[in-house]
Amino acid sequence: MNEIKKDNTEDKILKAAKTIFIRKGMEGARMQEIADEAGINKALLHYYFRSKQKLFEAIFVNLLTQIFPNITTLLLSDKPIEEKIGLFIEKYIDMLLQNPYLPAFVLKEINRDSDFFEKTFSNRKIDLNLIFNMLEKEMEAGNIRKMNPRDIMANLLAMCIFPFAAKPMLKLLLFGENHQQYDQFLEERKSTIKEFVLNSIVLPKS
Amino acid sequence: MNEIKKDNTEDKILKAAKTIFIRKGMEGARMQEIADEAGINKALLHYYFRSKQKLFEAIFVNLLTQIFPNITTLLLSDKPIEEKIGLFIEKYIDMLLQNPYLPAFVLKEINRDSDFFEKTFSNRKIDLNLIFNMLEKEMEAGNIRKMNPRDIMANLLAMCIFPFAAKPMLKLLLFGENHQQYDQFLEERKSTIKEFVLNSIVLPKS
DNA sequence: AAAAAGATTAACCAAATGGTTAATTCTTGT
DNA sequence: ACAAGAATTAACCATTTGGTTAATCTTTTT
Repeated sequence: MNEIKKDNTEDKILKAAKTIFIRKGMEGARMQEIADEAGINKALLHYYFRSKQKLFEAIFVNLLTQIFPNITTLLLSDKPIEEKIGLFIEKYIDMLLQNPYLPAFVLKEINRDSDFFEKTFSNRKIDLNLIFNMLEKEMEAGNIRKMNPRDIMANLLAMCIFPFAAKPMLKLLLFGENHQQYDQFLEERKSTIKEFVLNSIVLPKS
Repeated sequence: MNEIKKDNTEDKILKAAKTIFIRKGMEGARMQEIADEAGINKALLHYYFRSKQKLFEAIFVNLLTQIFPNITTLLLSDKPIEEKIGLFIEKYIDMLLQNPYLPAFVLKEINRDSDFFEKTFSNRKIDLNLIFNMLEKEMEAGNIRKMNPRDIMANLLAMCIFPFAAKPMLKLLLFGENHQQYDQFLEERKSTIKEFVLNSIVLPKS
């Protein structure tokens, strides 16, 4: 992706590990496969990262810290709430369209070793309280319906992420044998989710 | 669960395999562990089911055919649409509360070997077209907002299933260190999802 | 009761896999 | 040029694991 660097081995390993781990998961990935993908000897993996677990953690932590914070900030801008939510959905779905394997990978791994996940990310901020406060202020102002802001957040994430994480199943359920339509369906959800949410929570201007 | 049977070995195996497979997944489960859980010798597993794959398929197919059809039928009853959707959500969440590991397990496995999943369940009906027709009729009648019925279905499933599948993450995001509140949150979603959906799609009676 | 068939087990096997080691090649500071 | 340190590799190792086998125990059939 980036220039300047020549052929930094550590980066080659990280890139290869990211590819393989996301495709196969921690348990499904083979060290040999990662070495092959990076074009190096397997022993080098252990030379740079002590163990498979250490290598995996490097990938996983990097991936998660990269995903979360970027998109949530936009919910704290000073745009009107409808626009903020609309933009959030668009950006989030765009990110998922570019990383379609991420949801299944993350769900698999947080459930495989939830202790590690919690230990690693309990400190690492990702504090949604500011967002919850913002939503509650909008409720006080009568701009959106009063409800638990956690439900708004859960529903937003669910509707955005689930169709990617459950793709093989939803594809079959919604379109039967006609698979190809599913990608278009995902693309269109940028607007359909927006409509669905705003219709539910936005109150008419009095 | 059932009486009458004495100590049918095949059932003991199936029950043990179900427990272990759901907890650890196909890749994470060990044949020895299943044998231990069933209180039998490992070779017996291969005596009754030829291979790990065969045993897994028996569990997986049984699990999925059991889950789906029951709950969808109620969407085709002749109750008013609000009530049908409300009941669907309640029943579905109740089922998930009783099988909290199911979503993560199913998502993991359909993504691990989506070909097998598609091959096995493409015939096996689970045809939602009747439900889509029903929803479209309600739209024609002006009872609910016009939209792609597939989005309704996707959103319903997403909002119900995702909080179970992503529990370790959502728990942290929504409640920080105060974990224990999450189960109550899940319970309450029976009513909050209902509100959220109905507010979005039900049109006021003219 | 004897034989045949079925169920169960302990011991074993081959392949896969994460990890190590000792030797070799490459880079760099002097 | 050369020694020291870093990078890289081929070969190896120990463990895990799905699966097999041959023998033993149990049940059914005749």
